[in-house]
Amino acid sequence: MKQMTIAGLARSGAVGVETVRYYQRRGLLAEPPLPAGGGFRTYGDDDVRRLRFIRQAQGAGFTLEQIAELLDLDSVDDRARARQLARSRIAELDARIAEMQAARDALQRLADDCGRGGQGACPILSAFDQASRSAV
Amino acid sequence: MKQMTIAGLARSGAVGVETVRYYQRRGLLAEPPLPAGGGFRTYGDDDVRRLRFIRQAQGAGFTLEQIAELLDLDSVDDRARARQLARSRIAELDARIAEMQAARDALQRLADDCGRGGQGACPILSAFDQASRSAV
DNA sequence: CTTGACTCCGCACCATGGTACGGACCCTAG
DNA sequence: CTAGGGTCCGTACCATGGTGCGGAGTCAAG
Repeated sequence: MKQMTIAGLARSGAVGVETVRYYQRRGLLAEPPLPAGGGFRTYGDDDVRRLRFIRQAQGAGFTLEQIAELLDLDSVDDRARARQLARSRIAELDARIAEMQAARDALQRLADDCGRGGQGACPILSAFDQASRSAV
Repeated sequence: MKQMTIAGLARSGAVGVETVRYYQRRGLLAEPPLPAGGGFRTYGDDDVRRLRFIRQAQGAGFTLEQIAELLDLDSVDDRARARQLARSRIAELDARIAEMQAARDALQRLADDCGRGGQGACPILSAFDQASRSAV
């Protein structure tokens, strides 16, 4: 549990100091009180974990508002609500993953088609047309 | 090939008229010339396909700038460049899909853990800790 | 005990992806 | 031929997720 100052926290989450401060303003990270006799705020492992969680969730496509909600789950003891929220996020993720898979497949098809001889343009629009026909 | 006016195009892509105009400003959609003798611009199936493509690609997490680049592939005849671009987008998508899968699994674990008896908070942070340990 | 790096704080600014608004024009139905 | 709804165009505004900046205070090494 080594203590650090805001720059250390930022480094440990691979973000800028300003970003940490922004998350604090948004209520995603706590802003510890200034030490009584003057000095700087200090942060510990909990803050590091929380910051890393935020970045992971963001990478997974959650908005900061949704992340705030998820973080609340950690401290709230309404398990039913937590489960429900988790499930709705899972459904959301499943939908986006499916979309991205379809796009991936379309691009793959495009790369393949562009590979097989022929001249002229690569038919990206038709590659995606196929994707929507098979997906929907 | 039925012609339509901008509102029809917008409807066919489930976006607002202003959004179509925004895509035109961004160069993602063409702005057909005004008819010589006065009147309104008309749009056809090509525009509809293009607009739908934009929405699909956006759903797959591409930025409008990347989408513009993808659309260029359709008309450009540099097949090598097209293939390369497609492949780099595929790699990008694979990474984001993996991230989203990890988040999905973490949320699933959370929902499960919250389900199995016990009281108190749901350990969402530790659910994600596990995700990063197994993923990295 | 000075110098340089870092903190604290507020406020301004930025990019992305739209959304809204107002006035002029056009087109069609009644 | 007039009323309504849609188009056209520029410009302004919005939310999200940051990024930068200036000035004052603080801390640690030399």
